[in-house]
Amino acid sequence: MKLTTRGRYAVTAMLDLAINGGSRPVSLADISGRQEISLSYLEQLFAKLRRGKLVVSARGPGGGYRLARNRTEIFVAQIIDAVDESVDVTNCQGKGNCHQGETCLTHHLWEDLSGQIHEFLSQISLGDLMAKRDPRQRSVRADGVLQTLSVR
Amino acid sequence: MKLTTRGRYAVTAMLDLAINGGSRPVSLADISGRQEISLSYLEQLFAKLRRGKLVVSARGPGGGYRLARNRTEIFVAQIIDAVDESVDVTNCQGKGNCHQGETCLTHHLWEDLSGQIHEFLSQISLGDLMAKRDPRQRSVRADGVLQTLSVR
DNA sequence: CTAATTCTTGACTAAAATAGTCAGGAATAG
DNA sequence: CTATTCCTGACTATTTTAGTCAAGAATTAG
Repeated sequence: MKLTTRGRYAVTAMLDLAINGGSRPVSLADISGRQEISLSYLEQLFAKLRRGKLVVSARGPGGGYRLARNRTEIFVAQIIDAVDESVDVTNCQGKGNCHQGETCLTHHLWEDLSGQIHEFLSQISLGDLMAKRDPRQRSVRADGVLQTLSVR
Repeated sequence: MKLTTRGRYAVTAMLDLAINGGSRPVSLADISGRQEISLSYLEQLFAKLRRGKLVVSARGPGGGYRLARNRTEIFVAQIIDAVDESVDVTNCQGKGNCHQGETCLTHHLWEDLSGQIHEFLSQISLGDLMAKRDPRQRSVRADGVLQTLSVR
């Protein structure tokens, strides 16, 4: 898991789409104008988002992009995964050349953490962000017993 | 909140310190050897970690670095904050030139998310990572009632 | 005291990633 | 037909990352 400005641009653009996309598609030119991201850069990002099946496109006048599914079914982790191909952290990937292990131990710990971050971002949908709700609190609340169990 | 390879290096190095640092300091040369990070780059990182009061140094033979406090009191977010000075996301910072707001709305939403990620990483200590425990599950368990409330 | 060790700092450089530009082409609505 | 919009690839500038080098300060071991 990596979290760079590029991922931020992608999430921002997708949020714009979720907010402004009603019945008709939203053009990249519109997003570019509102979010102050260069059109060509958006084109690169949306090529990846489309390959990631997060948006669908419509060409021609009145065309643009729309979310590929409901905003509650598109998660931040998916957006970041789509535009930020992940890096291989380990330097002994399967080659078995890490016997005395100190190195691989820490790398493994990092991968654990990275996985936790990924899981965390897999819980937050565009819909959650728009509703400004903490999705964790919501599911805890859904348990029915505890109201505001702070997940501290 | 940003999460780059530099932050990964810093967390890795701190983990190395937490694992290998017993009674005596750990030299950067040792960490460099084990984690395969260049010595000079480590020097840059530890200069920031020291300024962030996460490690203390000892010069001279037998010197090196040690954690500034217990491993359960050093959190991943602090490490990343120390080496990765955060960026200003908004493009209308206090200048009040964002009246019609679409831009600032999404930026605000991003900041919310960024804050949540930061809070999440503020819950995970080096000790947690070493114990490979999810600190959230632990604190929920500490509640006494629920055993394994998955924080889905 | 001396010498080796290790941190400390700053300037510099190479490599990679990021962000943006440009140009041409394909689909489609009106 | 024509304007709009996606689509693609090649290219470039900027920034960040990672690493190098060199000089110096503190400290310990002997």
